[in-house]
Amino acid sequence: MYALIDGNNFYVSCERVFNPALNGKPVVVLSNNDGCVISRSNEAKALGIKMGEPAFQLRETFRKHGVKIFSTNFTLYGDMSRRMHSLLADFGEDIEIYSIDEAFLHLPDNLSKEDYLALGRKIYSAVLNGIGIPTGIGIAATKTLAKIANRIAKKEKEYGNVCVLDGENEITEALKKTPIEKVWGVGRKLSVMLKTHNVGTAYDFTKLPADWVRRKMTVTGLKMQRELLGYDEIDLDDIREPKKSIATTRTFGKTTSDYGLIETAISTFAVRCAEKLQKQNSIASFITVFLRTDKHREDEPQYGNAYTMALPVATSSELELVKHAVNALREIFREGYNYKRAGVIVTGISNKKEVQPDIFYDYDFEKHERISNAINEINAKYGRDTLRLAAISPSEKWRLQRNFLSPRYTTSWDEILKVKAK
DNA sequence: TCTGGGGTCCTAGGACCC
DNA sequence: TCTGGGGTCCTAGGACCC
Repeated sequence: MYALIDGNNFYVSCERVFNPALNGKPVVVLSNNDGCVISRSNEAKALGIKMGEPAFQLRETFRKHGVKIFSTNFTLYGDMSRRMHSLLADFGEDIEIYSIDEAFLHLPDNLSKEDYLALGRKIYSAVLNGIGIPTGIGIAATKTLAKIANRIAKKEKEYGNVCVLDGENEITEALKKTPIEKVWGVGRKLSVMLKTHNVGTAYDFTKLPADWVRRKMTVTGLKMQRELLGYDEIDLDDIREPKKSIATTRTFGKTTSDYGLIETAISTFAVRCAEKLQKQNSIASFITVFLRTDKHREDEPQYGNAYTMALPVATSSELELVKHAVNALREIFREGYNYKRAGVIVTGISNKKEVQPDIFYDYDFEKHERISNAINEINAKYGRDTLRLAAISPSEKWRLQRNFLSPRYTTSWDEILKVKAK
C-alpha cells in the first residue's frame, strides 16, 4: 500500500506559517517576474483565480478583494519541503519524494482499513504540528489510486483530509466519480482524445481493451490502466537520484537586444548549472543554449533558436561551461531582435568519477575541481557570488522582478521571524 | 508595461554497424 | 527485371508532471 501525502496549496501554506494573519484570506503566490499565479489559497480559488493566470490580468480582482500577493520565495519553500519530507520519513523506511510538496510513503500491506485511516491521521497531525502545513493524504494499493484517494480526501470535507481506498466496491465508486482529466498522466490532449471515444471517467478508462490503449497511448497509457486496476506498475526515480538533465532558464524582466547583456545572462546560467552539477557530483557531456523573443508581442519580429554541442570533455567546471555556453550563444545570436527569454541546459550527465580524458584537449580536471571547490567554500561562508567569474554580474537588468517577496524565515539569520514583547 | 521554471518518459526515424 | 536482415545508438519532438 502507498500513502500519497501532499501539502495543500503548498507555497501559500508556507507563507501562512510565518504570517497567520493570512489565514482565511485570499492569498496567491506569483511565478518569477511576478508573472503568473502558481499557488492559490482556497479563498483565492473561490474568487475564480485560475492556476497560471497572468497577474496583470488580475489586478482588478486583486484590488477589489484585497488579495494578498507574494513573489516566489523558493529558498523558503525548498527548506519547508525538506522539513516536511524528513517528518514523513519517520513513518517508514521507504519514501519516494515526487516533488517539492509530495511524497509517496510505502505502508505495510496487511493493515485493516481502520488502521490505515488511523495511520493517515497520525501522519497528518505530525506534519501539521511539526511545521504547520496542512496536507491531503490518499492511501491505496497503487500510486495512481493513491492520487485518486488524495483528491477525494481534499475535495470531500467528510473525509477530514485522509482517504483510504480499500475494497473493490469502494475503488469502483471512486473511479466512477473521477473525471478522466483528473487521472494522473492524462493531460489536455489525451483527455480530449479519450472523450471522443466516450471515456468520461477513470472507471470508463479501465473498461477499454488493453491493446487499444497500448496502440493509442503507448506503454504509458497501459501502465496507467493497470495501475487503476490495482497492479503496481509505476516506479519513480527518487528525487535524491542524480538528475538526468539540469536547466537554468529565465524570462527577462525586460526584453533586450544587447549582446553583452545576454552574454552575461547566459554566463550566469552556465555557472548555476555548474553549481547544480557539482552539488550532485555529476559531470555533463552536452550543453544547449537557447534564446527567443517575446512570443506575446505579435507586432515585433520573432526569432528563436537553440544550439546543442558536445563538450570536448565531460565537466562540471564553471570555467569550461561558461566558455562553451558563450561559443554556443555566438552561433545563434542575431542582431536586431528584442530577446525575452534564454537558458542553458546540460545533458549527458554521469558521475564525475567516470570522466574520460581527451588527449587532444588541454584540460586538467583536478585543477578545475580545486578551483570550483575553492569558489564554493568561499561563497558558502560569505554568501552567493562573493567570489565569482568576471563574466557574470549579480545586479544586471535581466534580473527578476520580485516586488512582493517574503523573508527567508528559515534559512537566513538576518531574516528570521522577530517576536516583539509588548 | 505586464504571460514561470524545471523536470521525466516514450516513440519515430535517421545514421550507422556487421 | 532482381537490391537482406537484424541490430544499436542518438535525437527531436510530443506528452505529461508539479
